[in-house]
Amino acid sequence: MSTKVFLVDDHRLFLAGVRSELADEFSIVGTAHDVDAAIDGIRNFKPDVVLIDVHMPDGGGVAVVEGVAETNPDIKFLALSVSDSAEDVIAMIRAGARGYVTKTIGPEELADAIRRIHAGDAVFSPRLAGFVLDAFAGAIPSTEDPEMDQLTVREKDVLRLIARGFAYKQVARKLNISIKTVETHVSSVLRKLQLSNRHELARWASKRRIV
Amino acid sequence: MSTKVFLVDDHRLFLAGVRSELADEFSIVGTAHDVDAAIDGIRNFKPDVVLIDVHMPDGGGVAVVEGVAETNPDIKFLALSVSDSAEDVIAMIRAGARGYVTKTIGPEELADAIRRIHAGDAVFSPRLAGFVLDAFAGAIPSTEDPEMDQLTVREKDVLRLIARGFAYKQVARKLNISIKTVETHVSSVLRKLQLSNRHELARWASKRRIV
DNA sequence: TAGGTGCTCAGGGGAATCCCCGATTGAGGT
DNA sequence: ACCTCAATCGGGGATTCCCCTGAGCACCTA
Repeated sequence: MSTKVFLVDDHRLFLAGVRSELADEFSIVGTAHDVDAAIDGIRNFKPDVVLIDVHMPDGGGVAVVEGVAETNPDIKFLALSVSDSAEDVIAMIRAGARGYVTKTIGPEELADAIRRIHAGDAVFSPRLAGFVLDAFAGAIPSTEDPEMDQLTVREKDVLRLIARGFAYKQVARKLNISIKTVETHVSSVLRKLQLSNRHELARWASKRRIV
Repeated sequence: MSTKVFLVDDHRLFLAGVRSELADEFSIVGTAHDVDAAIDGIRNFKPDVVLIDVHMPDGGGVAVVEGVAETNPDIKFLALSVSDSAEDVIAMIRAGARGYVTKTIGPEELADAIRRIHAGDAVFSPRLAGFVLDAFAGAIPSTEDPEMDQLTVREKDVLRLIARGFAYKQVARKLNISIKTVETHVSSVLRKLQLSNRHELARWASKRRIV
């Protein structure tokens, strides 16, 4: 029995193109071009793999994945998008997608990606894998905080080390300055961020993943 | 100029084998067979890619990656292991590795993996990618920390509040106990977890998402 | 030239933290 | 009955943290 695939895309022409390309190898059990129809269709036909567009009205691919994943956790999602931005990729992975490829992909590669997704692997366009790992390792400072702009370079240096749990003495040695200077910087940071002690500061930093 | 590669493995024969296989295409700038030598060597030779064994005495690959990543964030790590367990994979990725392949890999595939790592991609043995995504999506409640098991119920209560940045006085009031009792609990926690102060404790907790 | 800002450092004081010593109570196991 | 351990509390001391005032130096701008 061939792999059952469900297609979701709000561009009907693109939908038709993908369908004709994949129809030989896979069993296309259904298609949808909006979020609600996609959720209903997927729940009805219980495909093995869902090929889903990221950008759609009413929530996009994320809404579909989240809507279906709870009731049918065994269905695999492969995101298909024109965007290769880190935000989109990470949002889809967080929602539960097992792969993410851009629409520049060729038909054979797409077929191969679907096969691998169905087999349990994860598939990414080469450049995208890095985003996922960076986010996972917490390497992405995510959104730039306007809060941080009011801090000077040196204050941010101190902030980072304080957030890592170093004592003033250790911070001083690492930055080659005196403890008193560290105290001055910490006081400035606390005042600017309206915090009252280094514990709140550490918590503030960990929330923003400044580590 | 060919890609500079540094090899780390405590099995010297395996090290020699990899070296001879890769020497044609890559510039092997150094090797090491224990954690300390690896950190020193990598800092000295500043390779583009480090091929690192996961299982070694004194902390294993994780210790090496963490030891180097702070000072040399541009160095890429490719983990190479006999193990394909989710714990090992996730630990390495968390530490900062950009790829993870098992030692069953062939020489050509290994060379290709190194090329891709150097280019900025992420490389995984097919089956392993799923682990990373599951962990990222939060599907895995992570591994229950054996570290936490040695703590009593009350100690965990205190730990949580300390991690949130509360002062001893505030913790005492919240738990309806005296400051001295809080001190006792904190001291026990610090001793059991081998930490030296509440700042490190907060950092320890935030890494494990105990918030 | 004058003013503003960032970075550096110091003294002093009060609060908080951390560790050492000790203690009592109660629950659970041998 | 005895022992262990979790949980509770205390004294005292060394250290760290946080704030306050004050100050010198470098740089940039008006």
